[in-house]
Amino acid sequence: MAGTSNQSVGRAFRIVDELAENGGGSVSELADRLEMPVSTVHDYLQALVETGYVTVTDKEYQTTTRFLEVGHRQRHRLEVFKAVRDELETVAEETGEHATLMIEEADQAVILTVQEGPDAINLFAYPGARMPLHATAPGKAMLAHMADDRVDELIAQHGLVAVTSRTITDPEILFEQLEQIRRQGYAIDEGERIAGMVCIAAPILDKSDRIRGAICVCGPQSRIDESRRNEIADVAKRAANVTQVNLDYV
Amino acid sequence: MAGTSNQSVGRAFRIVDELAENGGGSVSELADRLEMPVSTVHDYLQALVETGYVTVTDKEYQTTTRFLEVGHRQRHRLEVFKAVRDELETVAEETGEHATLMIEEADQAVILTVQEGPDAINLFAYPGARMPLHATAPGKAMLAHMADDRVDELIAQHGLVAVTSRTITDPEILFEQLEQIRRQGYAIDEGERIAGMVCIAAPILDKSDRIRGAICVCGPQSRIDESRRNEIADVAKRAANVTQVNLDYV
DNA sequence: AAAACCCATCCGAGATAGTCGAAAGTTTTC
DNA sequence: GAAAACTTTCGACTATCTCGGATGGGTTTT
Repeated sequence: MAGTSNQSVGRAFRIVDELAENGGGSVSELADRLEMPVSTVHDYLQALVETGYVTVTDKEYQTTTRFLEVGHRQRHRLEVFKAVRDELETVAEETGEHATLMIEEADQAVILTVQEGPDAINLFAYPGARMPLHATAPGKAMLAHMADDRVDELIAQHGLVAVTSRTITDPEILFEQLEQIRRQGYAIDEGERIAGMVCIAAPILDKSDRIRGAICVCGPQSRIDESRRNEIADVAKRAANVTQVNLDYV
Repeated sequence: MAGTSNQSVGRAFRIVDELAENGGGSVSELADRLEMPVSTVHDYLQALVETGYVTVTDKEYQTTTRFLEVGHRQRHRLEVFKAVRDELETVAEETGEHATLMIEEADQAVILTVQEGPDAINLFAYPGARMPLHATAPGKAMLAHMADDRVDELIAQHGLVAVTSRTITDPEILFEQLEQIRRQGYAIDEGERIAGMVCIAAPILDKSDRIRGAICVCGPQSRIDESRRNEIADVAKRAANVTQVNLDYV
């Protein structure tokens, strides 16, 4: 296999991942979790501290705000991000639910921005959160506007992993839904990623019909009943449309 | 000097820095800028892509949303961040200006959150943005609540670099101001970091009087005239106080 | 209060694996 | 359609990463 790439780089980021996941740790703790020799982990942590991406306070290693910085800079350069402007806020206000902007990256759906409704912090929704495309409304909205063979390829490569009991795992059903999404102009997910959650998402296309992202509204099933779905879908579609216009305008 | 630390880790992050700075690049472009052999840069980029922290599309390498994710996770674990809750929003609304939450990290002032007022995007204010402590109101507010010898040490180590023509470069004047800040309960900066900008900041202390951060309000000199300064300072002080209470409560 | 223990840090020899020149392959330019 | 520019592959050399073990500080146990 890959005998090529740089081992040190891989290990450094494995450590970063671990730090991010479990919120810091000590040398031996990390060595334990990563199953690496203590002295090796120590060496890496020292190197990471030198880069400024990790700090150590009282033998506790932590990631620094450098990640925030790099992340925000990247986000500011993304055209979709600039194009939504405050449409998301409007969506959150109008629906009273969480509104998120999502894009596709590395075959996954990723949250770029979260605009909170009246609710508290949602553990599952934060900038950078990733999830399978087929298990979310925004993911399906984006799939619906990719070439069919690209979708086939994705299925072949990653499969249709079940995230909850309601996740779509049958390619045939998925394709049916994609067809429907194209007709309706929006996608819906009922507990396919998080049990009890309903998400409604509208795709953002550019002038050459390339999919650029999706605007998604999420809330508990109890609050998003049949009667509100059309209304929410309309709000999302409108916001997606405005974004699209801004996008082409840039 | 440091003959120890891992060279590869350092180089990997130098490349990341470069990507973040100039918004991506090609192999040769980066090799040029970093003065590294093309093949070496190529190797690193490949390794970085494998980690998922960098992507390549059409020979353009870019940082990914992984940085956003790691950054946001870290931020969510910071107590000050949780403690401000929506005080910042209140501050922005009440003053009609930018409000930021800042902390000290690696001897610098770093923005954690930006709450925008009616204004557009401020190029200088984004989460993760770093600046010298002595050249900003929040920085001075934090310095005012550090031990004097810590401040001496900082000056010895980094000096009092001038960011604008109005930046404080004389230690004596700085110490005078710190004294005044402690008396007044807030710090002010008039064009010391950005010409034409006035910032007013209140320190956030925990129950053991350790400095944890600062709440800062910034706006153009023309809009923040003498008469409004007390009012703004009061708003910032109140928000800092509420934050402090939340902090001790956690 | 001594001993045992845990953990971070240092050290250095050995060998893996990073490095980079050069060549091959690919895309763009003129 | 040739040349230029750039990316990617290859491979040998050896720089440098690796990690067992020693060191020492700090804390808990007996």
